[in-house]
Amino acid sequence: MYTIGAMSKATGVKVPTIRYYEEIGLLDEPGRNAGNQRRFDQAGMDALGFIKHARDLGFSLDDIRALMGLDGQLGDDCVEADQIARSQLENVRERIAKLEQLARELERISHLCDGGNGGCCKVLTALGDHSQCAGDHG
Amino acid sequence: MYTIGAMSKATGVKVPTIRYYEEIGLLDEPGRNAGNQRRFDQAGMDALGFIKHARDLGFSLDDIRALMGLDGQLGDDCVEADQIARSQLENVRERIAKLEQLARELERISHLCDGGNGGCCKVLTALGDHSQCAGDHG
DNA sequence: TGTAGTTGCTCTAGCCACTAGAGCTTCAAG
DNA sequence: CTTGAAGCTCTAGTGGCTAGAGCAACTACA
Repeated sequence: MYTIGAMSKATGVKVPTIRYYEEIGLLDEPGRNAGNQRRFDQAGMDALGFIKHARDLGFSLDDIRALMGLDGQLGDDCVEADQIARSQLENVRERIAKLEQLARELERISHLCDGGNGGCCKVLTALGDHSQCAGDHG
Repeated sequence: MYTIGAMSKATGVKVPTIRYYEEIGLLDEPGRNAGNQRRFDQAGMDALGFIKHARDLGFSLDDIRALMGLDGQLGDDCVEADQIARSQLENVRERIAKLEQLARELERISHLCDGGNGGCCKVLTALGDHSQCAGDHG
């Protein structure tokens, strides 16, 4: 049996966040002790670990809900779980591509001010004038 | 003189978002016509274009507020504007690095299910077990 | 057994950057 | 003069938490 604090320490998920996950039905309500404090079992710990890992991988809580709903019925649903993971991968790759475009743009803008002083600064101008951009970010 | 709809069309910022920017003091309150409708001038249009471009580049509204506050006093403040831009670039690069780590992890997980069928699926297991991960994402 | 300090509880409100909807008024075209 | 689009204000909701108030319960030590 784990206290909420022990769960937090073990998984790295903050205490109010654990309560939040319970509130939105992502974590099953744990039992309580005589003093009304939560006492989690191993299943709760595993579930929270799963959620944490999936969150770190960028899955939304809705994705995670779907993934957890599939659990225990690994079979046909394998396909569904795999699809969620692949769509997340797609998503991440798109975000990387977009951010790389932005990085190039920001580099260009920063180079306009390489000296720093001297009244040469075009940073604000560059930000105000999209037509100077190389690619079509955003 | 531009209506809010014309501003929206010209910049790609949605009408309620323009009102929101005004509400939080990012955009100056425009004049109104006899019927209490907003009428923006060129300065308002330029400001909105600036905000849009900066938002697309990933700047927070607070960053933008700071950048706009510098406007008109390009000189020493050039340094400050440049710093904001560079720190944003740093930020973007960090996000890219993190996402690339995640993409690798998701690729690994997806490969576990390459066939799709056959009861071989380890996607959920992999998500539940961080110790299988190569790097330390998250 | 007492007490101090930590951890737990519930509840409300706030964060960012919008977005949606209700219910109304004003404008522009025909 | 009517119709339909566009405008107005206001409230509430989104995701994923985070912060704080004000209290109760647990734990370690004297």
